[in-house]
Amino acid sequence: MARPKEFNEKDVLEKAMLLFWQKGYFQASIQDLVDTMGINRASLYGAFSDKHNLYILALERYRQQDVSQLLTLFNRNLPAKPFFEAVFDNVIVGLTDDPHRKGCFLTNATLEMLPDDFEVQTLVSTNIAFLQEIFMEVLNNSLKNNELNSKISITILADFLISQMYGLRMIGKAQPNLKLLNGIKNEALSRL
Amino acid sequence: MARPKEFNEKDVLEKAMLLFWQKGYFQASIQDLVDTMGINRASLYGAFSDKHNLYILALERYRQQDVSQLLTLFNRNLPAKPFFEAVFDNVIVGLTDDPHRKGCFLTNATLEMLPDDFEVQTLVSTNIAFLQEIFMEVLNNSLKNNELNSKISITILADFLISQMYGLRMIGKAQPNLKLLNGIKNEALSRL
DNA sequence: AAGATATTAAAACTATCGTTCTAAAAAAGA
DNA sequence: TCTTTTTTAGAACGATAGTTTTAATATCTT
Repeated sequence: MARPKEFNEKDVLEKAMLLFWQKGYFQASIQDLVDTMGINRASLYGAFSDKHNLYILALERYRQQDVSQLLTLFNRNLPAKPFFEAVFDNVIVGLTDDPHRKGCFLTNATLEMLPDDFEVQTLVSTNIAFLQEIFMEVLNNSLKNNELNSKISITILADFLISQMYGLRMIGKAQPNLKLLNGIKNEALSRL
Repeated sequence: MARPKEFNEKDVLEKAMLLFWQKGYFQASIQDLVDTMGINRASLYGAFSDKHNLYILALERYRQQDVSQLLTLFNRNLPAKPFFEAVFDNVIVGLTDDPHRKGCFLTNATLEMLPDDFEVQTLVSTNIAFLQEIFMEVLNNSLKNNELNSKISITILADFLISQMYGLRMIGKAQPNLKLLNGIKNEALSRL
């Protein structure tokens, strides 16, 4: 057998993820990645093929973390209102607590790479479909228990909440102001 | 006096604007700009100093057009609900009717350039403040005439509507689906 | 028509891009 | 210990980035 890798693949992918998240695809150069990940250029290409493939892997990793965070919250079986309050609070904290103001990696990727990048398109669409599923499940459960004010279509309400989440992220990138974002959150949740 | 320019500065700026809008700042190269604008490299630098300055001018031009469109609508003195319906419809048409799926240039610029680019930050903040002003004016007028359902703070309602607008733009970039976007719009406007 | 001026096209500049290659070093199994 | 394999560091690749320069051209005023 041969010499083993000196680096842990997940560790360096995590570092690449943070860099792409902060700088975006085109502003993050291979040199930046080599420096940040702490591995050799050849090792980078050996392990991750090329820059774009590394980017997709990093974005997938980000999404996985996002998904598992949401699933943890979902498994607490909260009624709709506290559930969405917690979801939005997570978003707001992410936006206001980060000195780098990275925002949401998936949102950044959507605006930077679409409509040209097919793989990013797939990832983003999958993510939205997943959010829709979770949100509708929560809303339907609350509907059954008569915890819901609204008589609106659950589907549309779920879409609305997703849209509102992205709106918050957008405003939060431009003006990461806690009071502003909380006001928007409360107004959005007043419909539940 | 000397030889006059062979190109109209506003015409070529418009072309640069469309290119930056479609490709973003980093993906649009000087060569792309030269080809699209139909002028020489030297002329480009002579007239617009450098790439970043050209980008800012293009973004400002885009904002101007956005602003004047909104002001036209504002001057019709509509009640809040039809006013915002028209605003949102404009956004949705822009998203679903464009084969290039450019989205909103200001939104693209926000996610691509912030928080590093001070001039873009200023432009974006100015734009949000402007929207806030217009939206609040409309809401206050409707409040006076008792055309408004809600007793919520006008300020927060305005922020909410701005956020919702950006949410639509984000979703529309990912999934430019008319039915989906109209559903979100209706849900967002249901409180007015 | 002559001179002044700012245009134009295109080459040239340095820097960096993403990627590949070369060669030495290191670690495992035989 | 020797072979095999895969690491490593770093040079090298061609292409393109943004910008500047060179030199010729075209238009205006006098």
